[in-house]
Amino acid sequence: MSTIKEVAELAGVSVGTVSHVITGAVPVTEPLRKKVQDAIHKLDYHPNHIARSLKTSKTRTLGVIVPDLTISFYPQVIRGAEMAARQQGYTLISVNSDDRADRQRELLSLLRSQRVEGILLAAAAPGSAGPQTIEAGVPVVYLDRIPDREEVDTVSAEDLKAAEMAVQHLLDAGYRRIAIVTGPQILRNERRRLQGYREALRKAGVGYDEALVWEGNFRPEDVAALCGPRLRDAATRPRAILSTNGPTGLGVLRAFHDCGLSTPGDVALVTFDELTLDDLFTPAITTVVQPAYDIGFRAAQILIDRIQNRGEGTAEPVTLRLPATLRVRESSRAI
Amino acid sequence: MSTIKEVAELAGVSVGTVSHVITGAVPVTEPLRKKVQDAIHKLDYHPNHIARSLKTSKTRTLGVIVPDLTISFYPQVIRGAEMAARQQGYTLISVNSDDRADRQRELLSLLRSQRVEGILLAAAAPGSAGPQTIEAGVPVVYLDRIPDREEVDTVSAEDLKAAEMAVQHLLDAGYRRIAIVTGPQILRNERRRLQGYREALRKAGVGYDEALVWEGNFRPEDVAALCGPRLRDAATRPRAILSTNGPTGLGVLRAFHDCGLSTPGDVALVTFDELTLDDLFTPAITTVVQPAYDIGFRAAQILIDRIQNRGEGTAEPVTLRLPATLRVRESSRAI
DNA sequence: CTGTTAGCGCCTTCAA
DNA sequence: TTGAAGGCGCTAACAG
Repeated sequence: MSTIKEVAELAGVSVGTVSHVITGAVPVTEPLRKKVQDAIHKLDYHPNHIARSLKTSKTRTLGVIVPDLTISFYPQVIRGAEMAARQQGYTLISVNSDDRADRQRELLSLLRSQRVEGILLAAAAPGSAGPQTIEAGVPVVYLDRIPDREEVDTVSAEDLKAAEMAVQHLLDAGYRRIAIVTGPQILRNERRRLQGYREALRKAGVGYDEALVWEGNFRPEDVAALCGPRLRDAATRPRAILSTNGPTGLGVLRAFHDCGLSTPGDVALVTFDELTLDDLFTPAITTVVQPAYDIGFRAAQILIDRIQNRGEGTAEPVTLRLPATLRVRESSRAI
Repeated sequence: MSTIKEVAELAGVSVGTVSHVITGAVPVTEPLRKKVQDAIHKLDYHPNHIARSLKTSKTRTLGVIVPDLTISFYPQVIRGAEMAARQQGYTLISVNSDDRADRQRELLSLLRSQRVEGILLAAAAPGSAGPQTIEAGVPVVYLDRIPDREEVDTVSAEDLKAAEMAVQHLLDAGYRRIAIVTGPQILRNERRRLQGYREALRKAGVGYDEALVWEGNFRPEDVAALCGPRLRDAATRPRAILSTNGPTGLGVLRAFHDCGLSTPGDVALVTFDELTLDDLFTPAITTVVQPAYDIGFRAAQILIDRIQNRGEGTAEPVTLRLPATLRVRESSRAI
């Protein structure tokens, strides 16, 4: 790989002039500029970002850590973030934490070593890692998986309202005995969704029954195993279910399948996040669609803003909640 | 962010000693080592990869370019590649080309500027970009979307056999008039799949009908529009369809929906790539499952091998074809 | 406008 | 075993 020095030699100018041509910060006369461009082309020269970063201590790179890239919610978030980053001339590095705190710690350290200028973080389930990164001066914006601390920038769906809307919809459709299947309650967004459920019931004057709150995790098999026993008995099972995330929703469906139940006939279902790419399949599931792309996009914008206005003291933390939409389909048909 | 110099000062040693502790290349006596470790911890010091890379000209970073991260095949590939990379101490940067050649060119340049040591490339549809990267000495391994040139390392599914197997299955199930809906034939893997289709028909002594080869693209809407007119007339429509990728498969399904057709009753369907995350939905679609994770994993291994054995002249190009499996479901029920 | 030069933070000889 | 010094490629003063 050729260097700036080689370009300078071939063009018959100094390295400074070449640098000026590249950065455009200092004007260069046309004939010289052309000679430099030609040399760059001839040598297939690509400026070494590494060296540039070392000098300027700006990498123009953002990192994003997600629990699992194969959960369809996250690729969309990443696309959004990438788009926002690109618009501002930033690059995005994405990595998976496998939802493990230790792995997340490693990655945080790695990203810091890579000198990313900011980090988007969908925290691993056990939460808590991250504060020291902030203290060290690398801005972090939390996504989706939001910690309990107040003083951080966060972007997510309006979890409470979204869940409330979903339950309201079920109530409107005539369902009363509604269960909720959640992810780990250690996650704040999962707690907020549960709150939304309670809120909707409260407003409708429907009693809240602890026995209808089923706390699961992000493995569909586990969720299916959890739901199975509680669904078999027709006398005690709920008439409708809200599941608060995609993997959980799949688990519920599998439990239906295992128990020979159909939806909405036996049990109605509303789930967060699309389970299929489309509504071409049966049963068509009513879905709370989170604005995944926008969450990524806005989060990256906020992060870049933080990076660029670092000097200005500690501005207010941003708390952005984007509305989810309800896509009504067959699985919650009115009774 | 603290530097190696600060660590040295706090520990009361020279920077050289700190460096020795960090790299482990030169032995350091225990008491000194401990003092250094303490200082590192106290300062929350993270070695600056940038500076290290500049010095060693090794970034231990790989880049992967995919057309679209939201096509579910690619996240799996990336997970596999990430795993292989991690095992060897490499990091993976992933970026989207939007299936555009110009964007891909930019990204290739970007990755080179970032001094990634190797690139995994699922080429954008129009193909062709890439050679100059290879010439410049950054190894490239092609994935899934493979160029026509022979002298490059490539990893993909056994496209021909996979398609042949799918068609064979349809033939075994009693179908004869079988159409194929492909992606752009400019892509070699799409051509190979078409060849597999022809091969199966030939072996079975079933005539090949040009009118049953429908070339589409990766936008389901377009594919639906393409298929619609050819499906409406019961007299001329095929009795079964093979679609050679996920987006195409979705397009076919949408066309079924638009035309009021059901599968397998009216038209049987086999598609490459899972359309739903699971088989809980109806119609359950028979699927050719590509070993996406393995494709990523093996490709990254090959790439790292190339990087580490760069000296050894030009070893034979590796051509790795991994077998796909057929997951038989309802949509291809025997008649 | 153009050229010269001093580091950015680190690793790696090379001496001590 | 430890320390001192040079330089990786580049940018940003500064001098011409």
